[in-house]
Amino acid sequence: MYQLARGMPECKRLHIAAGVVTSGHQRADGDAVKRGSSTKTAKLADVARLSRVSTATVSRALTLPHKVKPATAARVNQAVETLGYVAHGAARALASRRTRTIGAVIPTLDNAIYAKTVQALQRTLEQAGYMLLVASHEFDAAVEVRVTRTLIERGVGALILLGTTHDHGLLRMLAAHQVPYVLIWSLDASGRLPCVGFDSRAAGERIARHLLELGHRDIAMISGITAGNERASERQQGVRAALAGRGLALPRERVVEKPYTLQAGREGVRELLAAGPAPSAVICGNDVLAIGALSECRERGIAVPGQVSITGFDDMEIAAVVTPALTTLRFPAEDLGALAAQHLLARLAGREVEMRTELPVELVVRESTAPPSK
Amino acid sequence: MYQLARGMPECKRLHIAAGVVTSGHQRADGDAVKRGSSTKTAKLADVARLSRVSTATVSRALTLPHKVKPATAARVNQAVETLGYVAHGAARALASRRTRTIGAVIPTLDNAIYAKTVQALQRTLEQAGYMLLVASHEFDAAVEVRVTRTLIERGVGALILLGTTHDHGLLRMLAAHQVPYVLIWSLDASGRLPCVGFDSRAAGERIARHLLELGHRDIAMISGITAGNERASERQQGVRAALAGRGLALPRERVVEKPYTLQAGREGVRELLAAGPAPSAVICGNDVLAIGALSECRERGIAVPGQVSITGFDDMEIAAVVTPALTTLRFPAEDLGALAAQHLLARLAGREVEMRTELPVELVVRESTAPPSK
DNA sequence: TTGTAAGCGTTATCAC
DNA sequence: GTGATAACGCTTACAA
Repeated sequence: MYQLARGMPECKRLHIAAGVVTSGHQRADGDAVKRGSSTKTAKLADVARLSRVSTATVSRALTLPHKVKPATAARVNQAVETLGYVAHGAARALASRRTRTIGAVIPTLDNAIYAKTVQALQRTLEQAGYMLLVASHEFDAAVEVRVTRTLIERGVGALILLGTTHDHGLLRMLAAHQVPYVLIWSLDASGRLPCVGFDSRAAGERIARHLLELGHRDIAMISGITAGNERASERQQGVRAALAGRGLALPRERVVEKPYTLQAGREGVRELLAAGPAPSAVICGNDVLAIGALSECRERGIAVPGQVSITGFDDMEIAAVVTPALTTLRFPAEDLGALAAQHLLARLAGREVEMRTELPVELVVRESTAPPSK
Repeated sequence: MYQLARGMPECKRLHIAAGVVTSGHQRADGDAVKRGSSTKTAKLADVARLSRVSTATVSRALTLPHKVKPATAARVNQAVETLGYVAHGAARALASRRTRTIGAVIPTLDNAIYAKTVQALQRTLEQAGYMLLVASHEFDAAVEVRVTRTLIERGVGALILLGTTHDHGLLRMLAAHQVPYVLIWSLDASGRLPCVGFDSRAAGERIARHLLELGHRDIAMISGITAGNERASERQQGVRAALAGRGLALPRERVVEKPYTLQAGREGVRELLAAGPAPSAVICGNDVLAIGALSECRERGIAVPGQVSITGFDDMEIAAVVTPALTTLRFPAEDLGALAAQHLLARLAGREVEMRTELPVELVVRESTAPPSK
C-alpha cells in the first residue's frame, strides 16, 4: 500500500514496526467526540433570530462592529457564541466579491528554500488578515497553468508566482481576470513585470569572481536543471560571464546539469572526474548539490579544500556546520517572502509600490581555499 | 524595511548588491500585459448565451460532460474557450455545498519534515481533484484554534491535524460542524480518534536500546521542546523506558530541551558538558539538533564517534552524507502524507477505513559506535 | 437531452 | 442604528 524503504544502499538498516494497523474496520468518524446539540450548522438567520435583530445587523455586528450599538453587538456575539456560529465563507465571498485570499504558485515545498519563502509569505499575510492558498507544480509548466487557473477559480485576490519564466497564456489569464500578481525570486529582465527577487546572474558572477580572485583557473560547475528555470540558467550565465572576463570558458566537459538532490551532487562529481582531470574548484547550483559533491569528494579521498574547492548557492546553514570548505551565496528567503507579501498588500490597499525590488545576496566565506600551486 | 544579515558571527561575510530598488513609483499593475477584450469577467450566463443553451446545460457540460450531447458539449467548450471563462468558486461552493477542499493544520513549513508531509498530502489530494488549504500555527495552541476556525469557515470538507495534542474546543468544533478529520504523525493513545502516524514512544525505546546493545551506559539526551508536542515527549519517554529496562535513568543533568535548530544542538552539547563529564552517547530529538551537536563536538575536539556517539530521530539524508558517526531513526514523511490523504479520501467517498494506522520507522545505522572501553 | 426556476448564506443598498 | 430585500453566480430538482 505504501513504500517502506527507498534506496540508501550504503547503510545497514534495521526495520522496526512492520506497518502495524489496528483492525476492526470501524467507520472512523467522530463518534469519539460528542456532537453539538443541533445537527444542522447555524447560519446568519439563526443568529439574527436568537438576538432579535435582522440579518443585516448581524452581518454588520460581525464585520463592522463600530456601526452598531454596543448593546446590540453584545447580544449578537452572545448568540454567535451559544450557537457556535461560523460564517459561510463561500456565501460571504459571493456576496462581498472578496475572499481575503492570496494564492502562491511554487515549484515544490520539498525544498527548504521554497518552503521558507512560503512560511514567510503565510506569516505576513495572516497578520494582515489574509489567507495564503499554496499550489505547487513540481516543475511542470502545464501543471502550473492548471493550478493557477484553480486558484483564480478559488477567487484569490492576488497571486504570487515563483520565477519569471511562465506560460504566456498564464499571464494573459491573470490580466483578463484582473488579478494583481508579483513574481518572486527572480527579477524580470524586461522591467515591465512587478517582481521582488534576487539578481541570479550577478550572484553567479560574484561567486565565480570570488574563486578567480583566490587564484582558481580550472573551475567546473554542477548546475541545476536550466530548462524552464531561469534561476538556474542565470546563475550559470553569471558564472560564464565572470570567467569570460578573465578569458576563461566553461567547456562542455566542465558542466553537468542535475536536479537538486544530494545523490545528483555525488553523480556530478563523478561525471566531472570521468570527463577529465579534477578541477581546482566546483561551483554547485545549490547547497544540496554542494553537500552531495563534498561527500563524494571525501569518499574518493579528495581532500577538500586541499585539492578541490566546493562552492554553492542558496542559504545553507547546514553547510556551515558540516564543513569549513564550503563558500555559499546566501539568498534570504524569509526576507523575500515578507517583502513580497508587503508588496502585494500595499497594492491591494491601493498604495504605490516599486515595480521591481532587488534583494541583496551575501557571500558567506567559510575558508579561503586557494588552488594548490602547480 | 527588511533585515539583511542575521547572526552567523563565525563567518566572514561580504555583501553584494545593497538592496537595490528601481525608482519611479509606478503603479505596478498589469499594464505590461494586454487586458482581455472585455473588462468584466465572463460568467456562466455569458457562456450559455454564446453557446445558445441554458445555464443548466453549461453547468452540466462542465461538471458532468457525459450527461450532455457531445455536440452541445463541444459548443459549450468552444464558448468557454473564447470567453476565457473561469468558474466562480464561491458561487459554485454555495450552490453545490461542496468545495473540494481539504485543510491541513501544521506547526510550520519551516521544517523539512512537515514541509515534506504537506507536499505529499498536496500531491495525493490534487490527483484526486481536491485542493489542500494549509495553515500553520508555529507551535501556538491559540493560533491553532483560530486558523482551524478559518479553515472551517472556508468550507473545507475535511481536516488534517498534525499531532494528537489539541485544544479540546477544537475537536468539539470539528464535531459540531461535522468536519471529518484525521490526526497525523502521532497515534492517539485513547484509540478513539482517527489517526495515521508513528509510534514515537517505541521509536525512542528502539533508538535507546540500540545504544544499550552497543554497550553504552552513560547516555544523555538533547530533546525537542516537550510542552504541547507529544512527538517530542513520547520520544523522550521511550528513551527513559528503555534505560529503565536496564536499571538506568536519565537524570536531570543528562537532559536538555531545545527547539529544533542547529544552534540549539550546539548549545545542548555545551550545556551537557557543563553539567558533568562527557556521556558516551547523545540522543538528539531530531536530525537538525543532531547535526548541530556533531558540529559542536568537532569544534571541541571531541572525536565522533571516538568518544561520543551521536544519534538522532527523523529522516536525515544530509546526515548520511555528512558523517559516518550518526545513527538515525527515519520517519518517512512522504508515505505518511500519501497515506493520510488516502485515508481521508476514502472516508469522503464513504468507504470504511482503519481508525488507526501505524507506519513503520526504520533505524539507519551508519556505523556501529561502541563506547570507548573504560 | 435540455430548459425553468428555486434556492445556497451572505453582503449591500436603500429606506426608515 | 436598524430592517427589508435585491443581488452575488452557480447547481439541481423538476418539467418538458
